[in-house]
Amino acid sequence: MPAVPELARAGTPDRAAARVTSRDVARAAGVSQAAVSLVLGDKWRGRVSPGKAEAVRAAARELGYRPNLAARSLRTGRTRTALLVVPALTTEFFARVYTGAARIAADHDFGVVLYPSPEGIGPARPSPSTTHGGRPVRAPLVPDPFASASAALDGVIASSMAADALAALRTPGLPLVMLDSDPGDATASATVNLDIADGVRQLTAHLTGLGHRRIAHLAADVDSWTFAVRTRTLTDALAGTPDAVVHRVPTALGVDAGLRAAHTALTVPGPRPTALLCDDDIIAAGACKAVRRLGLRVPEDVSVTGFDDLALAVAVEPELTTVRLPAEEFGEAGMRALMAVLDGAPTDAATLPVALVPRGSTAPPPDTPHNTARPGG
Amino acid sequence: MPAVPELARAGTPDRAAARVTSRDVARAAGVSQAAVSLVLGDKWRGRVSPGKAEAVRAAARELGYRPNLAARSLRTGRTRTALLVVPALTTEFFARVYTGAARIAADHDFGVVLYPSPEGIGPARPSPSTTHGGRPVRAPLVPDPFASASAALDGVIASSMAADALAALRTPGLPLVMLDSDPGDATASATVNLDIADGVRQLTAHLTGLGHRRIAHLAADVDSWTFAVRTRTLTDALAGTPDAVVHRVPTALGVDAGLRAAHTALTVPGPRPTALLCDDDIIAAGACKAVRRLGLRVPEDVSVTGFDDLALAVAVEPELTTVRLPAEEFGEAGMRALMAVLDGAPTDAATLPVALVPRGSTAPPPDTPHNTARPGG
DNA sequence: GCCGGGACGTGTTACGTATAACTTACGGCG
DNA sequence: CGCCGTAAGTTATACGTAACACGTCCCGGC
Repeated sequence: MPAVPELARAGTPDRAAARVTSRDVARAAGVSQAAVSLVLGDKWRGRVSPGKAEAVRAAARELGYRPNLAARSLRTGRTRTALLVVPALTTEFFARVYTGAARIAADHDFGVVLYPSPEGIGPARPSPSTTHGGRPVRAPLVPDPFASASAALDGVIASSMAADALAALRTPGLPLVMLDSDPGDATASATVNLDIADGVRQLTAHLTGLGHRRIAHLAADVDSWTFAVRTRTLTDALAGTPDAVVHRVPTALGVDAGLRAAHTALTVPGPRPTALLCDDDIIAAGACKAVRRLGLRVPEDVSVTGFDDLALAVAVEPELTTVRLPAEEFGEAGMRALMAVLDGAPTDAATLPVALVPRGSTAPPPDTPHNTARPGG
Repeated sequence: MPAVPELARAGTPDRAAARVTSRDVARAAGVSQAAVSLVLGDKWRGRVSPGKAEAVRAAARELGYRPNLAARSLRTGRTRTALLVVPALTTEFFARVYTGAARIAADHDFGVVLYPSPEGIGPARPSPSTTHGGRPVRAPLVPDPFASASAALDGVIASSMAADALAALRTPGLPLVMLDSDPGDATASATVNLDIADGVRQLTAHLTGLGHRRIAHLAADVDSWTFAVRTRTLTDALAGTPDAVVHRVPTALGVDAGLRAAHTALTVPGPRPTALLCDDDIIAAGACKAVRRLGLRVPEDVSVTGFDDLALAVAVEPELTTVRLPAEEFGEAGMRALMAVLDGAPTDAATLPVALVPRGSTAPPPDTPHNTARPGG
């Protein structure tokens, strides 16, 4: 009846508020502990009378009972906890992946523990012992790997990892869902991918349609499938436009790195590229700065495109033409796949569509008649 | 001896790779299970001979033993897991807070579970039962609050919550560390704050020093201490400059909202403000867009300032003058405070310094002799 | 020569839950 | 009337760990 029952029984000031167990509830309701477990576990149809069931529920409510998760996990062998391994959480993209995954997890009464690699995208290489339990352990503190815990996880979702890092994550008996990883390289319980290749195709069609023929690709110099597929697809996508040339400029991640790479791309000897195809929005933002520092304009002199469609894409001016990756849906799909695996579903793979978002950072190249080609729509 | 012992004993293909327990290790090492627990728990000095201790460690390594976390938690009553409650993870700021907190947690062999409020900053109001166990539970799915779990958490860190949400988080027996919350309103186990007030003072000194007298404050319309203190301090900080006027324009969060609020601030009847003091960098980015859409320039016609110093601050042009909030250190300090509380330390409070970062988005106001006043440094 | 105490271990128990196995009552049916 | 199936419960057990309480031996001091 009282809204805050905890305060009513705050009579034990010594330690942690005298935990109330299922046995306490049983005593209060005049039944056995087993009956309490059955009722609260919703397995009582035909085992406990409706009247007693209601009494149990009332007693539990009254006492403020909450089941002890550790005991439950010990008994059932399930923890209702998933580990999400992401290269870096401070990247908006992965924060949104987490948000989507956490939403689905909540629907299934699952918790999500994060393992953000301290090294960032690419070199992430957690050892199995490290990831078990989701408790990253500093090497100096715990000399022996087995000192870290296990049996704390029901499954793992790994996003955008390098192939060898993925192999290290593989643990016998622990379902592994791979997000945005090479579909062919490892045996995962399930796979979810973004249709990056289609995004690249849409992007190149957009640029060549505007008339661009000299394109610099600011390629993230990171060992990750999601970036590898950009580079690979780009050459294929431009095969239909024989006079198009693409110049690959490797770059680190970040605004500054993008700025430097764009500077390189725009000042290299030979005819200047008219478009900078950047591997993500942040690199693209840096590229825009480089263009302006060289006294050029976006998009009149140089077109710039991004990838991801982060909040940043509409914060800069001009707003970035980019490929929208459905980050939340990505996380949702990953967690849904894990739930399916835990329910015994067979291994399967899904691919999520992406969409080109044309904005102000792309335009026909300079000194080109506007009717050379028709933009897509 | 083998690098990947799990693969060597993958002979049971049926279920989850036949867990190896401390009893298995004991059998292999020829000792009792108690001895294994003592050795691996590093409590064996004078209880187990060095030779047997080494044998136990070898056996554990050989078998790939990892302690069962659920059983350990059930026995010890500790879970080595902390809950971090943040308004929204997709905000870079809170992602960085998490990163800092997770780093310290790892040093103490703690895990971190997140509770991102689905509603975003402000209206976050998790009930105690919801937050217990870090498993957000949808109301429709689980009708009774006690169906969610407890005993899964050793402590809670709550960041930038509204006062009533904080009150709801308070749970007897569960340590609560408050981050960036009203220091006076609730009894927390510990408190860590950013010196937001000082940041506002530095910002206003910077602006008035440049000669600005008409300032619009784009104030986040969100019930959170960190924003409330900005508004409160601003009037105090301008008290020393009698001819300064500040016009408060409430705004939601986000680029678009900032754009609209800035438009309002700049087109309201009367003399136009020469500076827009924005409650965070994202609002400031929107404000810059509004300035340019009105045919004005940043910073020549209108100065714009942000708050937080996100990656976005240097991605836009001009780069934002802002107040750098040490997000990672903030999370670190919060987790350190929780660890101290768990070690029995008394309640205490800390305040982290912030720093003005002058960049290109501020300049003396137009039609003002540059020597009206001296900028700070 | 006896005794106290440290080194070295082991047996046992309890943590709180879920569930298999068992018991009893009772109504319907052959 | 005997039997069985189902409802309505209870009793008992095991999950894997940490740690308490209890032994035994040996050595050194008086």
